Amino acid sequence: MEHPPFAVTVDLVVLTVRAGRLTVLLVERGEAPYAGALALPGGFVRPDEDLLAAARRELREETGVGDGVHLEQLATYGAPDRDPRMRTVSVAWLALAPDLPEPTAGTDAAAARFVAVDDLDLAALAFDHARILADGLERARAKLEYSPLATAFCDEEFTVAQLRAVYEAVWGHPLDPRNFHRKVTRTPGFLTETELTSTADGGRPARLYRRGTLEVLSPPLTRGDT
Amino acid sequence: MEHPPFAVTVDLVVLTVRAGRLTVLLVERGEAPYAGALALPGGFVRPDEDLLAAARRELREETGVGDGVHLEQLATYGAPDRDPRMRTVSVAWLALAPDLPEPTAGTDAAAARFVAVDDLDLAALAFDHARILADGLERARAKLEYSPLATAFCDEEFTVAQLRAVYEAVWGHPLDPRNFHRKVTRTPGFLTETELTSTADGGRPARLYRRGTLEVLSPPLTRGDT
DNA sequence: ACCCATCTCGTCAAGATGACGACAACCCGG
DNA sequence: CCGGGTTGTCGTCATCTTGACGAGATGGGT
Repeated sequence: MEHPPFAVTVDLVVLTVRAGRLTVLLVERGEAPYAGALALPGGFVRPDEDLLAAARRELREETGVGDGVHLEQLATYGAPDRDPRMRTVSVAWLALAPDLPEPTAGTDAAAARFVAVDDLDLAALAFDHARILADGLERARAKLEYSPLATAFCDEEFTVAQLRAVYEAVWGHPLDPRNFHRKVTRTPGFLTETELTSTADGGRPARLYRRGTLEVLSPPLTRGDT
Repeated sequence: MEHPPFAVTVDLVVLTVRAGRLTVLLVERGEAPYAGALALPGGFVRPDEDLLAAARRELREETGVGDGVHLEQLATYGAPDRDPRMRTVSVAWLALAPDLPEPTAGTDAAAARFVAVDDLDLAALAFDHARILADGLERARAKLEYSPLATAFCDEEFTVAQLRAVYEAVWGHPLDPRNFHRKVTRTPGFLTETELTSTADGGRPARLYRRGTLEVLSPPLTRGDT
């Protein structure tokens, strides 16, 4: 029984919503292969490091933010030819974050930036990262339906309209404000009402909420409502 | 940039329904560590083998059946101490199969057998396989809600009652035959009606169906209906 | 003051759900 | 051959949810 050596990496699909658009964190590769191309941030797992710990470390290195960001395993990619240099298996992770400051912190990937997914030419991504990103987007879209995960894109306190903007950005189409409001506020455990506050986005001040304790929405929100 | 060597394995959670009970394929370990304990079937990924190909190869080695069985990636487990012999990363796969013949085909894991999950002492499983199995079960239970995947447990042609038995076995509680029948037959694309046939399970013959083309159920079946 | 934008609640028809009655179609034993 | 047991299929009905949309509430700007 042989156990041939593999290199194991983590790759991150870091999504956030900026200015109403779903964006993903990408780095510009400085070295071959795919020098100059855009790629997902990531790196090698260290010899005594847990996979989740490696993902969180890379996340912190790239964004400066570590805890408080939702992070879940996405899938693992290990086609024999996915990296021309060596046999590599990559464990991909999906991170959902509130609007983050533009990454600048001096790291190995200084050229990290957020790109709106609509503006992105998937085919231009390095390695098999187009596939990984597509899987991450689909996972995010699906999870908004049956989990309260959209709150991971919001700050600690947020309005129903801000939450709705997340859904609209991720799903790519508008939702009815009144029906959305009814759905999220009348689903027990989805939101916790902040008695006091409210803020102004132009019109009548809105009540602020925090995420509730609910983990699974049933019945789910439907991606198709108008 | 170092890339320390890891051993990469695949582990399989093979589920099937026998005699109305959800069962999982387990092997009895012959060697240390965990000699004599039950474990999920699995093995090392070969140097030039795709991960999916490795999973399907192991599936065939253990069950004698390869194609036609639903196989999807579950998650990847890579805690540094999960295998005391070496640093191992395991990509787990979930397989859903119709009732299979008892595995006997001479392989390295001659002691493979199906065990009803209710009868199983999770803590007795080797390595972190209890966790993997739990994740696989939860995945299977969840997927039955929003996908027509229950058909993967059935033969090519099956009755509504057989399909319902799958749901009842996986979810662990009975469903109303009439409401279930309405739901699955009136959801376009879920089932394809076989004009001709029918069979006998004791009472009135039932129409036979094949799986339809539908991939996602919306609205989903709810795990909680009586 | 007035207008305007946004938030929040209400109404209403259409459809889905859960509970359950009723009949249909087959097997079996007498 | 006939009636009971068993299982499959359809129908009904109250209730809940959904999608569409009206309308008042509550702030800022001019």
